[in-house]
Amino acid sequence: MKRFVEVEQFLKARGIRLTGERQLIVRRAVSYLHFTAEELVKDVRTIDPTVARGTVYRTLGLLHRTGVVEKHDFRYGPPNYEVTFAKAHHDHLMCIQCGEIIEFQEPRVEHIQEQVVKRYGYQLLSHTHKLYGLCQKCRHVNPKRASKAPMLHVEEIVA
Amino acid sequence: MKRFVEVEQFLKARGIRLTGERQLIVRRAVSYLHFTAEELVKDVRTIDPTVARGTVYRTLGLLHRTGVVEKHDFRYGPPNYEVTFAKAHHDHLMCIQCGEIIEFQEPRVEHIQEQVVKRYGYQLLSHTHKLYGLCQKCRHVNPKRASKAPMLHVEEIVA
DNA sequence: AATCTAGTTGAGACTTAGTCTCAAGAAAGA
DNA sequence: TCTTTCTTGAGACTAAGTCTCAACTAGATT
Ligand SMILES: [Zn+2]
Ligand SMILES: [Zn+2]
Ligand SMILES: [Zn+2]
Ligand SMILES: [Zn+2]
Repeated sequence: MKRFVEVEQFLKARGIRLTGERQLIVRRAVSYLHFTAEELVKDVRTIDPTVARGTVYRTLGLLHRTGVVEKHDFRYGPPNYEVTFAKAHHDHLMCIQCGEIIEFQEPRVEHIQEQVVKRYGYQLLSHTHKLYGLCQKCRHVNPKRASKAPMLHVEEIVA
Repeated sequence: MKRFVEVEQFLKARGIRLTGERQLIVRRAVSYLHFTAEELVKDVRTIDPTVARGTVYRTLGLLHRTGVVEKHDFRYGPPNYEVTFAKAHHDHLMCIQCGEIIEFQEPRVEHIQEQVVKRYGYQLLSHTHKLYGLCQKCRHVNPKRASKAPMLHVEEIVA
């Protein structure tokens, strides 16, 4: 079954009104792996130019609150969204040079997290675990940095 | 030795011009555990109201590039900064209700991360690992929206 | 089908956080 | 001192997102 249908059923089951705008937004959103709010606004408008920016943001907020999408901050630019509905949990490894994103799973880390929150008497609700580095390709190319340079370790700057 | 002196020596040793504004900004910054750029602007201006917003942002950028401060996105509101110069690496656990931030260390996770990046042929440069949940107090309180918790002064936390 | 009503929308003003430009000022070096 | 280079203040500007409200609509009720 198409992913957007599952999402729509989920929303329906939660008593959330399924408007034409929301259907369009959900259908465009599931077509991406990661996207920004403004990218989604633009995309949705190529299909229906009358959809207001506010509607896209409100719908994204709705999807986020209901757990259908996750919000990622990959440090560079505005937050990225990802439709994680009915998708296994994973964390991210990103190349700071070319932007490649790898999704990884590490049950050992998930387990240790539980120990950490218990240690402090917390109830864990969510988490993010992001690794930043250079992929094999980018490691061997000219280390010239882009204008919006990522933070480098002190040793690298001195060198 | 005062922490701001160490930071200033570090900047000096790197040939970075130590202006009066930068000294003031560094001294105010080290007095916090976590702070936002706008909070720092306000704070600095209570001492010298003529310091321009741009100067604070530029200096924060400088401190970030040189590894003196780290930038955190705790999801709610603008990014938080933290002076991590000469401070042991740690990750963060945050209460989404009251904004309390706990710093934790987990060598086991640090080790697993290395295995992950190796698995994909990456070179690890940095990472963030953030756990979100409810602290013991907030767990038993009527759920409300995540607040913009006030930043805490180091002295207040010690007290 | 017609009606009802609470939830949703478009439009655009507004806000917040941050960037950029540039003339003037200040630091370090000769 | 003079010179060069870097830094600053001021404020215009931008990007991203929020808010308001009259008009509209989905879904429920009749
Ligand atoms: Zn995880
Ligand atoms: Zn790469
Ligand atoms: Zn860590
Ligand atoms: Zn709390």
